[in-house]
Order: sequence, then structure tokens, then C-alpha cells
Amino acid sequence: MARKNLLSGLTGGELPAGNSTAPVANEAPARPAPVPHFGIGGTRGAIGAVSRSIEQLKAQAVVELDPRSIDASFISDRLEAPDGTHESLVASMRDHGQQVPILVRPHPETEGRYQVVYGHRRLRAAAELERPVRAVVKPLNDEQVVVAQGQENSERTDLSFIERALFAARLEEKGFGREIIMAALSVDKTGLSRLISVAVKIPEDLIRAIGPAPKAGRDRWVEFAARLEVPSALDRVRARLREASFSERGTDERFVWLFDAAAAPKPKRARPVVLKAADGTKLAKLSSEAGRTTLIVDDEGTAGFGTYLAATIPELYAAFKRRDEA
DNA sequence: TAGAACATGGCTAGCTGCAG
DNA sequence: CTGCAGCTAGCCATGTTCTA
Repeated sequence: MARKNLLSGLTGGELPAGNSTAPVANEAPARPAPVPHFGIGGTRGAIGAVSRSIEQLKAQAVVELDPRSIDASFISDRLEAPDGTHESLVASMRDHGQQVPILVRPHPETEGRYQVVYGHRRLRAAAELERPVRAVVKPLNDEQVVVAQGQENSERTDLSFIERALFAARLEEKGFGREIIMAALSVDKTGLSRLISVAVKIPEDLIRAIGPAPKAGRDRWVEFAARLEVPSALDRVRARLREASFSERGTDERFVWLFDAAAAPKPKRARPVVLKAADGTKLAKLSSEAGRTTLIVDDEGTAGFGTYLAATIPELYAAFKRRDEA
């Protein structure tokens, strides 16, 4: 599927001045020029300004920074790393170094510090290895940060549906316009609407308890959200959440477990009534549900009574109708 | 391995609510 | 009233995973 190349301008001249191709590791970070954050002009400008690819960005001047001088992004987009991925990333960076630089911006509030745009996991791994992290420094406004962050995730396509939903909801909470969020997540308004409605309907503590659940697709998350609109479903889900074995399960299994718990319990089937002859012989089992009556006759035990009964049904029905009309 | 089932993303149409 | 934004349902195409 073609993805809109909205990142393309990150390295372009339309951005605020302050970051040349020269390394800036030892310089005080340039403060980004003020850029309108919201409103039609700001929205269009932010997306329009973001117009070259991540690959081009990676080709920009890379500097080495102390991981301790870099803070997390002002908005998180990930629930938890899949099992083992962090350890393997640390091992890979120990053996082969950091192949792909992270993107940071000068911290908007603290002089001399930086803020991650994307590359949180590489930053964490570098910090663990007590090595400088290779980074591209760009002065970006908040809108450019979320678009870059979202699109970097889209490029790797490793955010699950619910992580994207939470990311979208957080962006909306922070006041970003739909245009920006759609650009950040590369979705149309329909998709964005679906993402946000799921994130709003499912309590965040439940989502965090489940984790990213990458195998649970959009439709099942949407269905889960719909099920939780029944208060008793939420009670059942929370009860299951408290069970000791919940945390021992993987994220996808946790989702399925709670998804099932949220389903309306099937109505208990009434026990079938055993019909007996005067001498105690069991003739049939009679059960009724949802406007349907089922009669099961044990043909062997009743010497073919079932077959006889089936042949007699028209007569019985006629008698029933006569009684009805009387 | 082929077909079925599922997941995903995109599109259209129709509806509602709101501001001008 | 009109236009716009947002939401939902339904449909379709495509890619991926499962199963016989």
C-alpha cells in the first residue's frame, strides 16, 4: 500500500533555521523558531513542511550525543517492547554498533538538552551500554515531531492497532488537529475515527494490562470496545484481570482471555424434561428454547415409538387445531 | 500446496451536530 | 439553510496465516 511521503520535508529548507549539516554535538542546541502549533495555517504548514523521506533524513549529518542528555518524547506511542526484542537490540548494538541514527530535537524547555523524536529503544540500549548515541538533531515543532514519530512507526509497521489507537487518542487529547493525526498515522478520517473511538471506549488501564496484542486485529478491538459498553461485561473483565494467571499469559493470550470474558454469557439451557409412560418407561426428552421445542425419542427403548409419533403428527396437529377453535 | 479464513486499509454513502 | 467535521456501516481489494 502506498504511503504518503509526508516526512519528506523534515530535512528541507522550509524548516526553521538552526541545524546545518555540521555536527552540533558540542554546541548549545539551537532553539526552534516559533511555529504556529494549531489552527488551519499551522496544520497545513506542518504537513506541507514535512516533505522528504526518512531515508534522506538518515543521510543527514549524524552526531554522537550522551544518552543522559536526551529526554523521552513528550508523547509516547508504544505500550511495551515484544519479549526479547530489547535484549536482542542491545546485543546487536554491542556487536555491530548503532547502524541507524535516532532523531532528536533541541529540548523546547531546557537549554542544552534534547528530546527524542523517534528511536527510544536505540537510545535505551545505548544508555545501557554506556555508549554515546548516534543522532540527527533537528529543530522541530510539536506537530512535526508527532508526524515524524508516527510515520517512522508506519515505515516499520510494528505498532499494533491498539498502540496506534492510544497514540491517536493522546494526540487528540493534546489538542492536535485531525489533519496532523491522520498524517502522523497515515490513515484517512474513517480509520482515525475508528482508532480514537476504540481508545476512548476501552479503559486505558485495561489496554495497559493487555499490552499491544499484535495478533488482535482492528475488528476484534472494535468488537471488544463494543462489548465493554455493557457494564456487566466490564465487571467480568475486571474479575478476570485480578486472577493470578492473567499476568503469566502473553499479550495476545491476555487479549483473547478478556475478549471472551466480555462476551455476553450464553443463557443457561433449561434441563430437558423426561417424559415417561404410566409404567415408568422413558419415552422422550422435551426441551424448549427461544420459541423452539425439541422432542428426542429413544426409538430403541420404546420399540419404534418415535417413528409412530412422526407418522401421527398430522393427526395430532389437526386435533390441536380443533381444540384451538373450540 | 491450494483454498479458506482472517486482518487490514481504503473507499463511499448517509447520518448527526454545529457554526456561520 | 448550508457547509463542514466527525462518526458509523458496509463493502471491496489485498496480503497474511491457517488448515486440510
